[in-house]
Amino acid sequence: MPETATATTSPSTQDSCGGTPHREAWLALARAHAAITGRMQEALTAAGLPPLAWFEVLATLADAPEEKLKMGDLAEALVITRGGLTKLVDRLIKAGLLERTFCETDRRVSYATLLPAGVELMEEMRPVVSAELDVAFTANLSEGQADELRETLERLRGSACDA
Amino acid sequence: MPETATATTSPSTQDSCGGTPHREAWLALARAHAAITGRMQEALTAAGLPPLAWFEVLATLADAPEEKLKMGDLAEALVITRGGLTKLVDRLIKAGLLERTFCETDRRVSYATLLPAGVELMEEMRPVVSAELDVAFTANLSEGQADELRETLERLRGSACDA
DNA sequence: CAGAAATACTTGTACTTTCAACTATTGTCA
DNA sequence: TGACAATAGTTGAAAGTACAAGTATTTCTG
Repeated sequence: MPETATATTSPSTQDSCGGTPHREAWLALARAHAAITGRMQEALTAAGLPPLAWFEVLATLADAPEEKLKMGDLAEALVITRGGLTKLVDRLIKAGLLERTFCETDRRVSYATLLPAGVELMEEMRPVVSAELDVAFTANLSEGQADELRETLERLRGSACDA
Repeated sequence: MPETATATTSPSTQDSCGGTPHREAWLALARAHAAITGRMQEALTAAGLPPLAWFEVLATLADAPEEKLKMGDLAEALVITRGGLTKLVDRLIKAGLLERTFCETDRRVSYATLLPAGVELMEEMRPVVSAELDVAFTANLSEGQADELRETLERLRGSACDA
C-alpha cells in the first residue's frame, strides 16, 4: 500500500459539532474528491501507469474535435493554471504522447494535439480509471441519481465561476 | 485577478459526446471542487491571509477534543499523506499557531495542538471561507438539499475507502 | 497607421507535496 | 526474554504547481 491516507481505522468521523449542513456538504465534497482521486492514483501506480493528470489530459483531448485543443481551453477544462499546463504538456510531449501544433490565423495560440501513442496509452489507462469510477459511482448511484448529482454540482460550480 | 483558471470565456462546455452519466458526474465533482477551492484560495490571498490548507488544519483541530489530534488522525481527516502533514504542521508551528505535544503512554505518537494564536487566526479566516461557501452552497441549495448532497457524497467516499 | 492595451502562451523561481527510506517505539509469540 | 513484525512519525530527494514576470502577436483607438 503506497502511503495513501485512506480511512482504515476511522477514529470516529468526528463531525459531531462541525457546523451547518452547507459546511458539512462542503467537507463531504472535499473528502469524497480526495478519496476517489487517491484511489485512482493508487490503482494507476499499482498498474505501472502514469499519473491521473496525464489521463485527464489525454481523455480531454480525445473528446475534443480533431483531438486537439488550444492551451488556454485545455487549462480551463482541467481547471489548472496555464503556466502549470505548459509544463505538464511538455512532459507528455517528451513522452511522445502529444505534439504542439500552431494556428495559421493567430500565431499566438498553440494547440496540444494528441498523437497515436497518446490514444494508445489512454486506452490502456481508461479501464483502470473506469474500474475505480465504478467502485465509487456505479455501485452507489443509479443513472438518474448520477444525473441529479451532476446537475447539482454544475450549479455549485456555476455560481463559483460567474464571479 | 491572480491567474486562476475560472471559466470566463466558456468555449462550449464540450461534454457533447463525453460518456456515461457516472463519468460526467465524476467530472462535475472534480470541477466543482477545483472551482470552489480556487475561489477560496483567491479570496484568502486577496485578504492577505494564509492558504486554505492552514485553515483546514486549524478548523479540524478546533473541532477536536482538547483542540489536539494525533498526527496520523489529522492526516487522515485532511486526506493528505503523513509526510506532507509533518511539514505542513512544521510551518504552522514556525508561525506560532500550533505546538507539538507528546503522549505519555505511547511515545511514538505526537499531537498537533492548537495554540491561542491559532484560534485567533482561524476566527479571522473563517468569515472569508464562509463567504465563498455561501456563494457556492447557501445560494444554490436548501438545507435539505445540502444534507442530501452530503449523504450522497459520503456514500461515494465510503465505498472508495473500505477497499 | 502608430502606439497603447489586450491576449496567448512560456519561463524562472520559490514553494508544496509526494515517495521511499529511515528512526524510534510498541506489540507479538516462540 | 529476545527476535521479528507492526506502528507512528520524520526526513531527503524528486516531482509537481503556482505566481509573477517576460515574449510574441493581435486588437483597439486616436
